[in-house]
Amino acid sequence: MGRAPCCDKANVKKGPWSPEDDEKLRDFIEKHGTGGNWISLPHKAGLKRCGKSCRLRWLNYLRPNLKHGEFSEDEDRIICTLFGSIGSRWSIIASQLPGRTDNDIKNYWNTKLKKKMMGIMNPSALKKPHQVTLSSMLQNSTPSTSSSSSLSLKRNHSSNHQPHGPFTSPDTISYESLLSGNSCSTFESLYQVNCGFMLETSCSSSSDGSCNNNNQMNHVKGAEVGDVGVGGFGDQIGGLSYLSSGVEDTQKLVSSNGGRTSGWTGEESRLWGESPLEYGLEEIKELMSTSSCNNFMFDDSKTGEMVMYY
DNA sequence: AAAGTCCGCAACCGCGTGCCA
DNA sequence: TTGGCACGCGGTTGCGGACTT
Repeated sequence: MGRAPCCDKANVKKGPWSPEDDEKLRDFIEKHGTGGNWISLPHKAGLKRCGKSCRLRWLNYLRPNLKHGEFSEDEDRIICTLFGSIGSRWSIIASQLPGRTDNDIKNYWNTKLKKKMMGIMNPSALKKPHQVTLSSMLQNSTPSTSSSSSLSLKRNHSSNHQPHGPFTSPDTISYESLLSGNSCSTFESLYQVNCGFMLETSCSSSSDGSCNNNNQMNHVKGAEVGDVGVGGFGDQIGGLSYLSSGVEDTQKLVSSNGGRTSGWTGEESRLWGESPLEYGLEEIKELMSTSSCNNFMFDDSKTGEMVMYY
């Protein structure tokens, strides 16, 4: 037994929206709002459309301040980073990209970004789950080039969360980072604390368009195992106050300080904007714990090896 | 120039969840 | 407490334009 239809399918128009339909919907919402009820809206607005269709059309196309056109490199990077940590939670990713809708980002990922990422990664590495031990990464490391990225691992001996696995010397390896492209600008990406280490990714552009990545596992004061930070303190991700929900949604304001347990510095407040993330630390931690596509470091208690999953 | 194929995007579908009576 | 309803989300589909042969 299926679910009851949300509208009378026989009497609703389907398919592409005409300019007249758009005009009716826009006019109605500008004058009356959604009234908190999308199901009854089309009738009130004189539209022969399903309420869900109206909602989608408004959110994805008609509402003000939507961005159309090319995604910037910074947007690419944010999408890749968040996708790598929380997976296809498009609405969450969209909440970090002003003017972009979840549908936009989903389409963009499926049509372009995914291919771009596949081109960066070794195709054989796409099998899931895929693990790379630090030892193998060290063994397979190649000399740095202008476009390769590096992962450096720094022990923090004061941490209570020491990794079990041995790091061979030197503690710096080269690899084609999931997060690296041949184009990026200054960026600090999502990081996660494991075993007293925090993986921080940053990259900076060279004049020739190459990307220099600096991935560092640093212990962060006050951070605990599993703590997660989104974004960073680079100005590309400053002002994370954008909320992508419908115009009349109750827009959540929850506190987040980038995964740290300490307070904001003045600089961070400036860069992140006064309005906090839509999703709080605990929510993102929960999301990551349930995500099937984390790409972060864990210590394997069986082998005592630090393992990167992606 | 025509036919076939590919690709991107808008829209649809159905499920999960939260709210309310 | 429970059942119904509406919303939001993510996966999927289908159309139309671009590209290739």
